[in-house]
Amino acid sequence: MNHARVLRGGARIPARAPAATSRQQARTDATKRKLLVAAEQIFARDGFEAARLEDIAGLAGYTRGAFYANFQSKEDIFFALLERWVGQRISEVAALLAQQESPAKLLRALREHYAQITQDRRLALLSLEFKLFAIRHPEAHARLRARQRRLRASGGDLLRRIARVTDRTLPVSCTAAATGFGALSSALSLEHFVDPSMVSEQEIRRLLVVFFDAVLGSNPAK
Amino acid sequence: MNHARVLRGGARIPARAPAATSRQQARTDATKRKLLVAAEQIFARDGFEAARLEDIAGLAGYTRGAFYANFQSKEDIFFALLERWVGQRISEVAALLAQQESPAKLLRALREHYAQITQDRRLALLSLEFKLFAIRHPEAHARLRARQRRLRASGGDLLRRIARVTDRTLPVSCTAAATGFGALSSALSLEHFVDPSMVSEQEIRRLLVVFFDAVLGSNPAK
DNA sequence: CAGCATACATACATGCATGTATATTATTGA
DNA sequence: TCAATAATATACATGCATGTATGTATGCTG
Repeated sequence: MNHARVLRGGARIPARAPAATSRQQARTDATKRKLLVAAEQIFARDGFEAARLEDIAGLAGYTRGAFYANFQSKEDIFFALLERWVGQRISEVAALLAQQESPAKLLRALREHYAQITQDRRLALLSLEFKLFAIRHPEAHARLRARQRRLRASGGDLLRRIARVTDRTLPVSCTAAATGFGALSSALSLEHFVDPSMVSEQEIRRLLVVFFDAVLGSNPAK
Repeated sequence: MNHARVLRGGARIPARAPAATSRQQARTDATKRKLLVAAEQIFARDGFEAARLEDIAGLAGYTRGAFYANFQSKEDIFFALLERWVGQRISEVAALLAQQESPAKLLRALREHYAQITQDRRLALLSLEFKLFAIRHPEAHARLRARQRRLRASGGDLLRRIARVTDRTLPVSCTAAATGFGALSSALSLEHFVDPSMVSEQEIRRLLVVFFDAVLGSNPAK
């Protein structure tokens, strides 16, 4: 189904033109970004397999020519997207970690962070696509897993810090707890997309709070 | 991408041959079953889009000829599979409901039921495929949703009964709670498939128990 | 056992998305 | 402004999965 070159990918290096053309460089960077943004939409909408490169290029305002000038294949842009995406998410968590707030506030902020996932359809579907791709493409598994791991680690760090400061003991490892929060959020939002009458947004929030408190909350001192 | 006839589907009626050939009928039923079982595997392994009819037929021990003799298209067998699948799951829950056990035992049994989802990779991935298909194919959305709703309702009924007997008040509706359990189970197992080092099976169990108890457990009397 | 229907296989036609090679347009530097 | 090069578009080739039409063998009925 997929050949070994899946793992290749990467940026196209223009032979040997150091910084001669920093103007055109900016231009290609811009179209690359546009293509990535479009890909985000299309992959979330159609899934990796059903997504057509023409749709991606089209949404970005180009044709497939521009696509192949900037990426090597569908997998290539998929990985580039993952890279970008993990970076964004990590910096979000890092921002939370940076602000030296009280543990209680941090906790609320973290809960909000996961609750937000619920709101963003694109986000939820995209992260699902990444996971499914990892499961179904053994050659790419390690690569994808590494990225996801970095992401989870950042969430886990935040939890670890909260746990230490407030002197709590979690029933599972911090990364597992972070994984659990992410899992519940995205899965609930998925259910909501399929059938809002099964779980309202209010109920999603309430379930998240309940889960949060159960994992983190109620054992202030060991 | 997909045309309106997606909604068609259904069984092939042999013109007008009442029960003349109940022997051959049994045979076709058998191959139909084999094809469905194979489809279950392939859809779970590759996803709906990437799944090839040839693989399904091949795994069942046939060629595409047999497939098209029994089903009209990939969507057709997909829906047939959903039908079968929902039926099976509902009867499982019904079995739980039937045995007139103590509420405590019922509760444990229900928790086990959801914990089992965690174990069965095929199950988790298949149900995901159904949901994703529903989200991405508006024409088929209603049909899929109806089936999923029946399934959730059966879980909700069980919860409702437990809640009534033990006189508890849930923080959300019974169906929402059932949805939450299902969501957490399958999402955690998905994470485990992607990267077992993020959440061990033990941790999955523990998180499920924590969630279960938080939603159902600790308010014996309102 | 003759004739027919059923179950499945084989072979072919079609469509469509990918990828590649070439042409066209924009941008830079002199 | 003109060459040169980069960025994107267009046109074409290929592969592959679907779907259909036809062939073949097996089982049923008189």
